[in-house]
Amino acid sequence: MPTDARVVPARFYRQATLTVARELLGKVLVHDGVGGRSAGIIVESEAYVGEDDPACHASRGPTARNLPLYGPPGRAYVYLNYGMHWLVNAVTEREGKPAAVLVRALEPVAGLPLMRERRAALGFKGNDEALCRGPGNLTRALGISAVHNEGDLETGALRIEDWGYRAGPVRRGPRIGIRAGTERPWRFWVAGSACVSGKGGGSGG
DNA sequence: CGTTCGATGCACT
DNA sequence: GTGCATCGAACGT
Repeated sequence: MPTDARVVPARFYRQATLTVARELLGKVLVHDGVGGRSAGIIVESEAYVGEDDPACHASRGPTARNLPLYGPPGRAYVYLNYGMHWLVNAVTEREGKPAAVLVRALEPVAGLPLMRERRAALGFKGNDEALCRGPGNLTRALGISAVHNEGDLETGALRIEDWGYRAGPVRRGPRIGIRAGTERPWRFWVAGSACVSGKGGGSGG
């Protein structure tokens, strides 16, 4: 980790969710777990904003699952999707307003052997660029699960830090994998990054 | 290349 | 009982 690394302060998450989604590109998602540190540069994100957003988990009001979305910004919202994939979000804006940024892909920068080990345990045989490509894959690689739900992203074992990386040109388009709300261009990714999932990855510049 | 489809578990109706 | 902010293997071009 570079000497100028610093944790992203809680006030960062109190901005408009689209701003946070855009500005998270280039920041580093870090997990200090039992096996050691694993971390990756955020290269893809999506915004989910309020009960008016049909794709947001809070679109039908507060429930037991989505309650973290209504909590203070700067915490993690982690949940299980399709029965087998943990997805990690950063809660944004303000307490009482359900909004968050889904982290969809990382460029691995620390703990690569640990990531390879975690992915290989489930049969993964791809290259390092694919270790954290996709929201379910990156949580697997970093060892993120329910224990990190509602964790403080500034002080917890799971944090978001600024290691001084600058994201390259950023592209924007419709969100992936949702049924409703596909018309909103609330997905952001680093143009040309080989670690980005779906359309936009690789040559998708 | 492209598309289809099963795995898998929990929240919600 | 249904549907899901996924993934990757198994097909058909």
